[in-house]
Amino acid sequence: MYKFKGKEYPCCASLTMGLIGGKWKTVILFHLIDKTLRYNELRKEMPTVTERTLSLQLKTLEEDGIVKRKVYTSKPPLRVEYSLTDFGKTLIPVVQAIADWGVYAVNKKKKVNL
Amino acid sequence: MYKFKGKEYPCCASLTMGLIGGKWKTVILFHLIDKTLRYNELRKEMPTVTERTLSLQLKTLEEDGIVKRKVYTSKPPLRVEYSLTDFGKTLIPVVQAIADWGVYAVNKKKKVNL
DNA sequence: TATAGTTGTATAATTAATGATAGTATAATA
DNA sequence: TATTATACTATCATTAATTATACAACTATA
Repeated sequence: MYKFKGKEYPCCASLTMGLIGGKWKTVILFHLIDKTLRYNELRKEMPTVTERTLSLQLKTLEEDGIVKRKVYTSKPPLRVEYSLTDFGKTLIPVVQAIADWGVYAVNKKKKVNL
Repeated sequence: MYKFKGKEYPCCASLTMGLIGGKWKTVILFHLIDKTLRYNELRKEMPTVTERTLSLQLKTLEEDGIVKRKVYTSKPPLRVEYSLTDFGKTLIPVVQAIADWGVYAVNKKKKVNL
């Protein structure tokens, strides 16, 4: 049994998935691999996610210590930047492997079909 | 936009997660990395999953061409073995990275707390 | 003055994922 | 003869994840 931040997981793999699983988290992390992005910049990279979902996922990633949120102005319009924490950066090989395989799978299918 | 098996994904990372996401799929794949397992053997490795969920996940993995199911007897009690397909084996680096990071995260936390 | 831009939250609804429990068919075993 | 084992499926219930839509607060721009 694996424990992390109060939650229990039956397998080392499910622990990781508990933190980066779901429809959007790996997409967020993928876009943050090599750069800092503002909230609206992330939205432009991910046009099909709703604002609420993006907000919730960012908040969860922040709570888990994977993403850091930096606010630059105290009054609206706010300027908020999101980036990976040092701990979040340890996930880069995982996210990269996930992203690379997605590209591989698409290309493989094309090859077979054409 | 990435397409795979009729489904669309906004990002290469979400394509992969569409196939191996969820609470149990990576756990199944992790146990199948280096061996073939029967249905009940998988259940013993994953005591907290229900039979229905395990069945559904295996069926989905089979439909996606990641896992193969081999039946050895025609009448009950059946003997069914699950293993990775060649395509499924291309996921091993991904699953291994996911599993490794889970171990790393647990150890890191221990180190910091003690 | 009216509008657009920024980073969200609130509320409600819907969809997806997972779980609980019981049941099936047949053979081998006790 | 009753029980155990295998690999599930069926039905129903519950929980988790995601979406839709509207709204807020303030500034800068038109």
